[in-house]
Amino acid sequence: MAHTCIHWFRKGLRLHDNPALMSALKDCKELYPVFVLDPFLYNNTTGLNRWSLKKLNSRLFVVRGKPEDVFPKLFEKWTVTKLTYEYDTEPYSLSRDQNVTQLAKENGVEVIYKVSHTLFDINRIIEENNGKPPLTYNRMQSIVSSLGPPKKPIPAPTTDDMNDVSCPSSKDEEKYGIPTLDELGHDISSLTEELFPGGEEEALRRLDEHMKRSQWVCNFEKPQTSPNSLMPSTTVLSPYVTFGCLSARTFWWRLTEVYRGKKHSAPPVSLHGQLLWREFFYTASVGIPNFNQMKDNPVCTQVDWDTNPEFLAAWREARTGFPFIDAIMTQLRSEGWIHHLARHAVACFLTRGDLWINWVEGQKVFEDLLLDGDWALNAGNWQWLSASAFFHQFFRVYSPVAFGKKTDKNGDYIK
DNA sequence: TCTCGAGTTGTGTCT
DNA sequence: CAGACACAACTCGAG
Repeated sequence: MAHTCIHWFRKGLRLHDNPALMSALKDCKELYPVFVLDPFLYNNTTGLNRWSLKKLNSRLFVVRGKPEDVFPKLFEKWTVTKLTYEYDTEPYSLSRDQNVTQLAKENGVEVIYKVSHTLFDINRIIEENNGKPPLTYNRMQSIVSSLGPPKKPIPAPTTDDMNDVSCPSSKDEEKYGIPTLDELGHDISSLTEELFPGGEEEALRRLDEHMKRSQWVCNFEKPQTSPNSLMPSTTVLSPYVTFGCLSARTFWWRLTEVYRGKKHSAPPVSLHGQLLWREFFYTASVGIPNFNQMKDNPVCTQVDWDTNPEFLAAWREARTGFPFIDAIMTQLRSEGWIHHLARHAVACFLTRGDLWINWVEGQKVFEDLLLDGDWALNAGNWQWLSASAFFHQFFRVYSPVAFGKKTDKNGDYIK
């Protein structure tokens, strides 16, 4: 019996290394690739820069509404027998997927999901560490090394895989078309040049380009890169990894190829190391309850932060009066990406360094403005920088003046 | 149970 | 200009 199948794109916006999509194509006569514009995730407060990365493949059926409302209707309308998606560990995603799975069951729809957003199955890492997430990178590394290397990525489907599959792409084109930003209620007049256009093709192109620089890749040490160079001193592949336009495993194995037979840097500072940091915070976010809060978060130091709306607004709107801090926040607001160490500088400034404001407030601003804003990484890094968890050397404080001078003697970045 | 070394990416001063 | 060191609100986890 051939299936009529919906593949549900959420993150994992790619064809390469997409095992759930491959399962969708197995014994399939009709495939509906669906993206749901969930008002919980995509609303008008979401920063415009984030939207610009979300120009979606034209074959998608873009459906507006809550997934719990949308899917039962689609199951019936298209007489669907199978639903596939990529496993996602965020708390909202887990409860949403549980609800949709229940609804699928009620409609006689088989559900298949695959782990492919992270290098490893996060739940396996926690299991391997006796049911608790590692709280230090060292520990994380030893757990990971006991698991062996991450799975090899699988190739994108070929036309052969599609032989017996029909894609009713013209059906309901109007109703399920790709909405414009205008249509979604955004004022697009403020949009500036798009520095990091979205999509899988662009992601793979950028990856290729960086992997050609094998000497640079082999020598990469994150702390040696510059937070305030005029052109990014790192790969800026993070937005693509966030949305899954680039598979972390594809990235990992491409690096392994470049490293092969050459002397190269190692975690935590290497590019492999950066992917392991992502894995580290994903694991923490799964194993630690209330990970994006201070309250009821068992690893987070409880701090009596100040409430100061004016200071918070000044920080957010780049008018603290500290040129280095304001320049970073200006870049964040206009371009949607800032260097990791620039994030350190402004996060330290907002929290333990200067303004003494709760990291949760900074987290919200980053979530709104960053192209690569990732629930787990954002929460984890804010706890790190505010010395609330993972990092505890409180006296390592970034100077809002001196730190930037180290890599920008003339203040070109600020100018 | 306790101790102790280590912790991706600080700053300012002294030698 | 590089390296050592003080700073003196810390915590994790290996042994």
